[in-house]
Order: sequence, then structure tokens, then C-alpha cells
Amino acid sequence: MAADTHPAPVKPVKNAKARHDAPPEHLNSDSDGGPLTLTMRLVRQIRRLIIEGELIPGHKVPQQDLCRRFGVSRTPLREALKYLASEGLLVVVPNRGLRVAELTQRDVDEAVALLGGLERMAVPYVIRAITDAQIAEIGEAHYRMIGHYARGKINEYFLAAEQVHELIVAAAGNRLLLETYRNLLHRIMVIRYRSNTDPERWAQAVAEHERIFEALKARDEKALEQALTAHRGGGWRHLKDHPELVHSTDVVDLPNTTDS
Amino acid sequence: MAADTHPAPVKPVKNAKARHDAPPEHLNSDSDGGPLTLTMRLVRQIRRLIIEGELIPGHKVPQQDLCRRFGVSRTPLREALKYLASEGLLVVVPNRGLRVAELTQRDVDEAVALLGGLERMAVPYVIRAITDAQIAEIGEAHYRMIGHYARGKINEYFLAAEQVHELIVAAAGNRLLLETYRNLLHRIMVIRYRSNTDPERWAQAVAEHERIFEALKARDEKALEQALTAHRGGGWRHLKDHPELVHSTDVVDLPNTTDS
DNA sequence: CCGTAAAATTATGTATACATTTTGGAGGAA
DNA sequence: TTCCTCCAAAATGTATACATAATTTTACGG
Repeated sequence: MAADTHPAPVKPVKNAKARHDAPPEHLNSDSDGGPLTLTMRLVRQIRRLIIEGELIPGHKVPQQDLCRRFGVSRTPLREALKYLASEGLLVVVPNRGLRVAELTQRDVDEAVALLGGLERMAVPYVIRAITDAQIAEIGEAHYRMIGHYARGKINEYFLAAEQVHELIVAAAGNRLLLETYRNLLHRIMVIRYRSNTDPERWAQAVAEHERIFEALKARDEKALEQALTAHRGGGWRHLKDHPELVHSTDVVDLPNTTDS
Repeated sequence: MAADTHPAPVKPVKNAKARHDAPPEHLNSDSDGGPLTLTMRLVRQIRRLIIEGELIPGHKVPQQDLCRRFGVSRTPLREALKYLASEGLLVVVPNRGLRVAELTQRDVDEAVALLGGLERMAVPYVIRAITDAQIAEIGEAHYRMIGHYARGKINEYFLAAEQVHELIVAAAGNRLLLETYRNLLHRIMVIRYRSNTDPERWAQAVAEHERIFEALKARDEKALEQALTAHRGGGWRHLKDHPELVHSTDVVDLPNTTDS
């Protein structure tokens, strides 16, 4: 682990050919939980690119660009892409590489229904099992979220808000439920990053979050369920009113037809 | 597509070196929905190996063996393994390859709770949206299942039973729900293949399925929900009584310590 | 000038090669 | 014996090479 802290030759490698000259160090900056394999670090990075909208839904994944960008070869990159395809964030097109998954209105509706169902599924377990410490942790994220709202930091706000939701679902004590919830959330995060940027909806969302946290503190099952339902309904009703935020069913697969 | 039906040289490749001498044809026998990429065909095959128990939970994935077995190189195989790791069927261990995911009692409990929740979530939509044709289709699978039961064909029975469940969930009209349901089902299929092989439990399961189908035909929401709950409870209560069917929390990663 | 076909270019799919890490075992010291 | 150390063998992670399919460019004829 500390092999590279002292310059002493720990192991005289058989022949110092060193043709593979690029030891990857770009990707260790994000929240690293251990020495992951390069493929898995790429998974995180590319997932972030997708969620943050740098990779545009419907467009094909620029493999070479990503290779150059991260300084890796195509082998680990392609493994990472397959991993993300299994997550549903990318789509494999047999002899045409991979494309970023695009969300139709139906996809969003389905995801919203599912996420809502999972949250409702979680509520009884949460009320039964949640500890004071967990409530405090959620409160920490909640008030952090409020702070970001006050300062107009939309990206940080979203991150904190998602964390609140995830912590609530996590409090149900079902890891598989949490994993499933997370995966579905990732799929529609592309849209969330564009949804309620207008101040009115944003203020409403914050108010809904206040109700959620109040119900949680009071350990009121009915109130929590209602608050969650209202929050979800509110947020996505807004999307329904603005369908231009959702990508249409069919997107050109010729990237050069875009307005450039 | 019909390029190899006539011997005429469709395209005189630049140099007929033909070092890559093995065009893969092993994997086209299963239900092929189109010319998939080799990686994706491997995903199907290996997933089947895991579900059917040929690859044992807790053991590492024998990459070389699989390469020889399918006649492919490690590149597409490893991509397939990463895909399956994302599905949760395999686990990546950084410098030690991949291992087949093993299920603890807790994992099974969580999956059962989730699957049950998803089915309950589906019921109202199913009752509201299901067509006579869909009911007929489910009936077809149901009676096929009964036939396999009568003949004692356990494997075919399981396949048909799973198909019934999937068709019911599919009738809700939420593709994402179905996909999620399928994924979770895959994760615990390893166990299902060992669970109720004893005649008593099997007969009970069939009876439960009869009730499910009756409720479906009658479009009785309450009855359907109850029948599904009873079926799930029954099947998994049996597992609880026989914990030896579930792998323990920690399994040796040295395959030679197994009883051989 | 525009449309069509063939060649050149690029990208994808797959295989192989190389370096590092892990694993297994032989040999020697406590 | 038991434990450690060192070396060899295999497996893993990553990079590169090659063949095929897709895409763009070019050339030619209308």
C-alpha cells in the first residue's frame, strides 16, 4: 500500500521495459473507498458524465475521446461501458457501439411510479427501524440542502436532496431496496438536473422537503407517506407540464445533424 | 445476412490472413432475438450457468475455462463478466478477478421483501389494464406449469412458474418494473432451483398458483393480492425452515477447501 | 449541378501481448 | 514439526494489434 512512498526499489521488475507508461492517477480524487480496479473507477467517472449531462442522451459514446480524456486504453473503458449498459444508462447497438440511453415520457412516468412505490414500500420499515442517530444524519443532509437552496447552488442542492431521499430509503434497512432505488434514480437524474430550475418550483420542493423531515422527526407513518407522495407528485407534475425537458422518443443517430 | 450462403467472394478482404480463425457459432442456439454482439451472447450463456448452478456462489469465475469452453478470447468474456457484475450476479474483487455472488439469509429476505412489494405494487395496475388475451397467455403458461408438475419435471416447472409471475408483473404495463423484477428474480434463482424439491412444498406451491390464476381470471384485486402474498410467504417460509439451502455469510475463497 | 457508386477512412469487435499481482511450493531456520 | 523466505507458475489488469463492419469522402456519370 505504501509501496510508492519511499523510492527504494521494492521489487526489481524483471525488465524495466515500461512500455505501458501511463499509471492512471486521474481518478483517485473522487470519494474513493479503496483501491478499485481501473474499470470500476471509469464506471464512476463516466456515470457522472452521463448524469451531469456531458454525455448527451441519444448520442453515441465517443470511445476514443474518452480514452484520450482519461488516459486509458479501450479495454478497461469498454468494460466500464458494458457495466453502465447493464445499469441502463447506456444502450448497446450491435455494430455501432453504445449510445447514451434516452428517456421518453413513458420512461420517466414508469420510473416515477416505481420510485414512488419503493418509497411507499420503505415507509413502514423506516418508521419501525429508524434510530435517532439516523434521523440526525438525515437532518444534517436536510439542512445542508436548505443552505444550498438559500445560496442558489442548484447542483449542490440536488446532491443533498438526493442524499436525503437515499438516507430515508436506507433507513428501511433493506440494502437491496436501496440499491434498486439508487439505480432507478441514476437513470432519471439526467432529467432532474434540468427539471426545477425555476424559482417557484424550487421553493415548493423545499417546502415539501420540510414536511418530509417533520414527519420523519415525529415518526408519523401516515404523514411521512403523504409528504413523500406530495413531493414526488409535485416534482414530476412540473415535468409533465414542461415536456420539452424530456427527450423525445426518437433521436437522430447522426450526431452531425445537430445544430452546431 | 445471407453472405455465407453462396461461395462467391462478397468482399475480397485486404489480406486473407485469417488469424482469427474461430467465428463463434456456439451461442446462436438459444432464443436469439437478433444478431447480438458476442459479449451479449456470452452474458446470456454465463447468466444461465450461474442461475443453473454450474458456477457455484462464492467461487471465483474461471476465466480461462470459460474462454476455452465458448471458444472466445478474454476480451469479450471480461466485458460480459462486468455486465453481470453490474446485474449483481458477480462480484468484482480488485486483483483477484470475479466471484459468483453468494446469498446470505439476509440477502434472500431482502429480495423476497422487495419482490413481494413489487408484485403488490403491480396488482392495481394489472387489474386495471389486463386484457383477455393476456389472461389467456398467462393461463397457457399456468397450465403448462401444471403439466410439468404432473410429470415431475422440476426444471421445466420452475421456468413456467417464473414465466407466470413475470407475465403478471408485465401486465401492469410498466416495463421498468418488469425489468427490475426480472433482475431481482435472477439474483435469487440460484436458490429457487434448490428450494422446494420436496413433494409436499411443491404441491402446496401449485395450489397457491391455482388461487393466483383464479383471482386473475375473476379480476379480483383483493384476492389476487392475497394469493400472491400467500404464495410468496409459503415458498420462502419453507426456505426459512431449511436454512441449509442458503449459503452462509462467508464462504471460503479457496475452492480446494470444499468437500470433494 | 446533383445523385449514385466505389474507394478511403474511421470505428467497432475480437484476439493477442505484456507487465503486475497473486498464488503455490520448495527449501531452510527456529 | 512449524513457520518463514524466496522463487516459479499462473492469473489478472491493461495495452496493443488486427479483421470486419460502418461511415465518410471521392470519383464518375446523368
